[in-house]
Amino acid sequence: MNKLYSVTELAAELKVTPRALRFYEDKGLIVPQRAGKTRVYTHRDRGRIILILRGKRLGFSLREIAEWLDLYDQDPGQVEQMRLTLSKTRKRIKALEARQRDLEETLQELRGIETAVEDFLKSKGADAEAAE
Amino acid sequence: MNKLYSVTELAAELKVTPRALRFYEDKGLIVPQRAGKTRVYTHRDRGRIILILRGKRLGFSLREIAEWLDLYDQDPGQVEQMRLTLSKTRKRIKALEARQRDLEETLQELRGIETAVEDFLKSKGADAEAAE
DNA sequence: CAAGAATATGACGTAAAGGTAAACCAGCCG
DNA sequence: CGGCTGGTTTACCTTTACGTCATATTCTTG
Repeated sequence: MNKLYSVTELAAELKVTPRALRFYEDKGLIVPQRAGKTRVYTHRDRGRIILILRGKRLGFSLREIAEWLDLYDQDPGQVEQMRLTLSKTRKRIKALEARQRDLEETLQELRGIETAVEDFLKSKGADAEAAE
Repeated sequence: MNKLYSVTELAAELKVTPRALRFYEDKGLIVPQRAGKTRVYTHRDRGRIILILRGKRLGFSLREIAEWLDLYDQDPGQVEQMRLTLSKTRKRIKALEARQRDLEETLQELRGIETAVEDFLKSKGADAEAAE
């Protein structure tokens, strides 16, 4: 199961462009191996890129993503190192929980609006369906 | 309770720069009144800006935010209009729920990492605390 | 071996979201 | 009245995250 990918292959699978992958590499977020000059991506690279893309969807910059990307990929080194990892992890959890609250609030408001509008339409005897 | 604000006042309260507020206006996200040439912001403007900022924290572009901002601010007009509002609202809810799943996954992974690292430190007889 | 097809590097372009600086008014204060 | 304080444009600058060539090289396949 240790598939290897070319840029275009992996890019296609993850629905990004090869340019994007090279860009992430430029920024140090991934370091694919090379066969000669040609980039070769492993399963691990793929995993990191998926994390990057999820981070982006959540609105983080590549710089921020770079900062916590390594958390996923620690081998137990020295105790001091692990302590740092722990604190970073906790900080990141806090940040994400804050976003979660933003999201929850927004969703609640929108659900409120949804039912209000539904009720309005129902009171008009209008079907809530239709309308693109 | 109908306080009015100047750019700098409101900007300070919301922790953004006046430039940002003018920029949002430029993009049509807010339309403060004017006293002569001077911008005057109402409570309603303030509310909209808070929504904008929350949207930004969730990683949406100003263009996207602009598209759903009016949902919060509909007066029941014609039935057709409301139907459209309903469908837009539902789309937006879907999008936010998707982000919620991203967030939930990420949090779960990080919590996994957190306890793993905690256990590692515990096994080393090291205190999980300390380390900035 | 000639002719694509895929990759690489490098340079330049671009859209979004402001920051920053310049030049100009209006109101107010001592 | 002179000068600050805060406001308004206009214009250009910056950073991020790629897109888009141009050019060179390497692979592969008839």
